[in-house]
Amino acid sequence: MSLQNALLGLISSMGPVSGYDLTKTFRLSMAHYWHASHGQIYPLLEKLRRDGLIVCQHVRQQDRPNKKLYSITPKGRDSLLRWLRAPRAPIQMKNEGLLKTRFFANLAPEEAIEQVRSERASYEVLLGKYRDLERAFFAVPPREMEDDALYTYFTLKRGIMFLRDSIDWCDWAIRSLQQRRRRNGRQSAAGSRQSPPPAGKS
Amino acid sequence: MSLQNALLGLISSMGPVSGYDLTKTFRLSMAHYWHASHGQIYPLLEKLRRDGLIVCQHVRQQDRPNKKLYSITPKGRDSLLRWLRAPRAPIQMKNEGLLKTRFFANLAPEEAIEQVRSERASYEVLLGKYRDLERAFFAVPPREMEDDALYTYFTLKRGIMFLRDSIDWCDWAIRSLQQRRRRNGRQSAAGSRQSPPPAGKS
DNA sequence: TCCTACATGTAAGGCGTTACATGATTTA
DNA sequence: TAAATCATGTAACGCCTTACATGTAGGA
Repeated sequence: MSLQNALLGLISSMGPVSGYDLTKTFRLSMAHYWHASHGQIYPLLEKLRRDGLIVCQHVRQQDRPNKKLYSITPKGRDSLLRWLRAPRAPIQMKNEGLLKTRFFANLAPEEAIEQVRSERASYEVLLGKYRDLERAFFAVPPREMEDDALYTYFTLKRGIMFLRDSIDWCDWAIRSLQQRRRRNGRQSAAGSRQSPPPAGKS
Repeated sequence: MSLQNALLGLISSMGPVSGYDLTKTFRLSMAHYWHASHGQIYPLLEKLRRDGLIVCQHVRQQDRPNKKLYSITPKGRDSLLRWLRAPRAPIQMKNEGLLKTRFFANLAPEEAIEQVRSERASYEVLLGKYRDLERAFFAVPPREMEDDALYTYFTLKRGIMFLRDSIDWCDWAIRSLQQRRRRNGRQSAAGSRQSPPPAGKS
């Protein structure tokens, strides 16, 4: 249901758009809040078209495969609005990296540290891409953005916050584990300090 | 596949444990990184037992329904370890609240603000629960925790950070929208300032 | 020459939600 | 008396991933 609404929303925002470009959008700028593969997107677009929520125009191209461009219909917009106005469901998130962290007691501390480091690296990569997007966005200052761009910018900022915090958290976890290892090495739990977690209002 | 590993991890951490308690754990302390319903958990536990990854003991109770307690086997632990050591998949998250935000340009600004406010409220509720958990955790200072508790504490801290940031982000978004509305009311885009997004190293 | 980007599609199988089903005890 | 907690299970249906399938053009 949510993917259907995500597609309706993107189509309404991106104008006539191909399944290929929709797929890319999920990968490039929505990774911190939604994802979908083309194997799911193409059949669903066809279903939305059959249901009259979107319409399709065929575009012939030379030098490239032909493509289909989808646009939203009034019926599609109604459906999108109903979803946007619906009371919000309780948060249900999935983050496999954190899930693994929960069970790192099953690994040697060195292995756990290595895993957290590798998680940190993957956040850095995505953060780099998001900062590039942000720079592109700032061709227009937020005050002069049209509504759709402003809300996109909101979600982008949330992604950047999230990734920055994830990196801070990884650093804190790594430091904690290293201190713990030193303590356990020295076999003394006395005078060592634990640094506070990042952004420590707690 | 990840739920299977989540169950193996929880069973290995919580000792002999019922499906009912596993279900509760997802709801109470893992909401920011995983979720599962009992309709999925009970059949999967039976499958894991058939596959020899866990074993089950039946416990008869008076005054309450009987229950089944599951424990991990060496084969189950092997499977868990393979997953923990496997290279990490690219992040794939789902957050319906942020997804809706992306499309709020379809609503009147007042409605959008109301939606963000309601999202903020749901984060507050969960944050309250997490802070309660944290207080319970602090019966033991982190330095003296055993490994499993320490990693659980790591994930709890990440949840608290996440919720705090989500709330900050909601507040920032609401302020931005209100300023914008005032500007558009006055029909002047000149001298108004945009406050920076929260924790603004950006 | 190999890889990536462009562009769309299908099929098998696994994952996941929701609702139905039961029933005792405790708390408001 | 109504609701929540404890406790487990199934069935229908829909969501989603992965791999297979095809083919051109341009860059390294």
